[in-house]
Amino acid sequence: MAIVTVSDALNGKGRVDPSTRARVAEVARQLGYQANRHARGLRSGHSRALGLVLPVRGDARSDEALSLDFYMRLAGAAAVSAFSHQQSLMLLPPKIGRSDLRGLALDGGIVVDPRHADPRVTLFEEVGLPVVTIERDPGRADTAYVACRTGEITQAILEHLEQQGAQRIALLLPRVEWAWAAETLAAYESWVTERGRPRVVARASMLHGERSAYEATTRLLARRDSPDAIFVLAARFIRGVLRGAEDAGRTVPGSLLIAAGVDSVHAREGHPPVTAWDLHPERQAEEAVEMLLERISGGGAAQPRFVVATPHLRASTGC
Amino acid sequence: MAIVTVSDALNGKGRVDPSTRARVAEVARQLGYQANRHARGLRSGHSRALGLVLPVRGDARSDEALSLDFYMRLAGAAAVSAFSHQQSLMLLPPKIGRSDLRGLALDGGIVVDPRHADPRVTLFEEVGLPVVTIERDPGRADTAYVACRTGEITQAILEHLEQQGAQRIALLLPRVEWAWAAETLAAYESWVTERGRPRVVARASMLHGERSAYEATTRLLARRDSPDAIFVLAARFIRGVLRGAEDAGRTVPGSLLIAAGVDSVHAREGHPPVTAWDLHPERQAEEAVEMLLERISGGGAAQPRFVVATPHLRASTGC
DNA sequence: CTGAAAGCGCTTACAG
DNA sequence: CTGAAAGCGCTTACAG
Repeated sequence: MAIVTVSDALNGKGRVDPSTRARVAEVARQLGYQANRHARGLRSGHSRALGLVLPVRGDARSDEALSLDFYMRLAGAAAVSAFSHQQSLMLLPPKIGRSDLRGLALDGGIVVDPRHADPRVTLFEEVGLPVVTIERDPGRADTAYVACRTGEITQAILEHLEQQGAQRIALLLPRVEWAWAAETLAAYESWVTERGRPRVVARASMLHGERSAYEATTRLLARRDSPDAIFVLAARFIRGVLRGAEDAGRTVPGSLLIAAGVDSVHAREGHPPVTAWDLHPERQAEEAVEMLLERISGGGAAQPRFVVATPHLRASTGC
Repeated sequence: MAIVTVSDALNGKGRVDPSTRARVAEVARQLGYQANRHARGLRSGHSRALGLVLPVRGDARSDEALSLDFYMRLAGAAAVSAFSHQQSLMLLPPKIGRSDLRGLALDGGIVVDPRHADPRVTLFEEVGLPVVTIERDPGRADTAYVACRTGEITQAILEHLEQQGAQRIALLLPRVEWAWAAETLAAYESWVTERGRPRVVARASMLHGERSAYEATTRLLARRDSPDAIFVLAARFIRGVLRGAEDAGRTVPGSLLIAAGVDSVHAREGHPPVTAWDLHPERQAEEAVEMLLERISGGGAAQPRFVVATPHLRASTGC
């Protein structure tokens, strides 16, 4: 039997007789044969390796570890998912250069939480590599992405808070250009407008998340017309909001409801535990891997894929 | 100029004249030339790729995200460190088979927090790949590893607690066969014996960390001769211990001191914040990468490398 | 110090 | 449906 036949049998090329293929597969299994990655890559021009770029962490040391359970779940699932498609997953450092990327021989990349016109997405494009982002890059129209339906989640959270008795719901947003933050704000604004509710929007910085959220909460609760519910967007704000409420003499959920737009350790282990929507980073990773593989094999249009978020109702909203 | 010369110049082989080398380097820079990874790998037999295996996560969904900031810091630093050595870092799924590993064309692997005679370490060895573990595999004598000096850390923590007034220090251990747990216990026992202090050891399970730690704490504090300090080993126990103390009517640090053997979100953001020792996962990752590269290039004996932990003194011990 | 040849192990493109 | 040849882009081993 010629080498070609073995190669084609193992790679599922149609030209091989089924019985030949079965025989080859059996022997390969017995011998534990695996095609040499480099030989295959050299000849075929693809690597079967995907790159994963996680968001750049803030400079503040104390801050960097704060929202990481989301990314850890995502990265782990991306590795498992890539392997199930016979691909490997390369973890890229947050700061990569163009020549780094060239030398890596990747087939494509996944960029998580891109900023506005994220330069790391540009890098992939310049090198001619397909790229998929998790969450939309607000500065780009044509990039393939996986995301949650932020508008629907926002509505669901607002309705839950209202159902639990909230009249004046404040929104606490991060000061970043992430798409989901902008979309949440838009959905919030149209919701309060439609219902004739007051619009109360506060901002906190991601870098000193807890402190900044604490200060924002303190300010919110000191107002004459202070809110009776806070919709917190970022995981790292939750502790600050809880402390702010406590120091302002508010009990949760007694005199203040709190809900979060993304689930996290902070929400689950809050004091009290905070109602939050699970964005399922595992599924986002799976979808991103599949979408990227489609793009690598020349697959068509960049239809975004959406992952459905599910609520975890907890004590902070009286559940 | 022959192709060989370019190759040798770029790879720092001694045979090339310095001026030739400089010329080659300059042109390569201008052209953004990077040697093809596959061609290089095929001929030279090495991949310049390292594998990273993080601990298998528990099955319980709520549990898996609990101690992840440590691993996230570690993984990020491993990627950066690998890249600084012109290596790439492959994130491996927790369950890899032998043939997976063969097909990956890795040069070596790092296994984090190996269990007793960890099968994933065995896998690397069977495939003939160098491996370094972060923390020692208690079931192996000869494996290269990076670790903290657990005995010294234990002593430092016990002394700090004593200095802050503790007389009866309990130790709360996980029920796992990790080396650091066993070493902490040994150091604790010799310390209490030397000083004639009572030996109070409790165990909690990693799977339902918070609940299990809560129950253990409740039991500890219900004893007639209940401890006035608890030394908590695992990050995920901290919340349970804090709740247990609160429900037992103990104020921290007023009537109970708490210190943790590893820093984490739980410690930093505890209520009150908990004194903890930072094991510097970033440095552990750097050391592991360097150690692995040494082993790959045939470097000598498997002398373990130690990373120095540093204390973060916080309110839970009256700081 | 530099070069010409061989070859790593596959897959592709061309024949039959 | 199967095969013989060429070649992917480097590095190694051998010459000079």
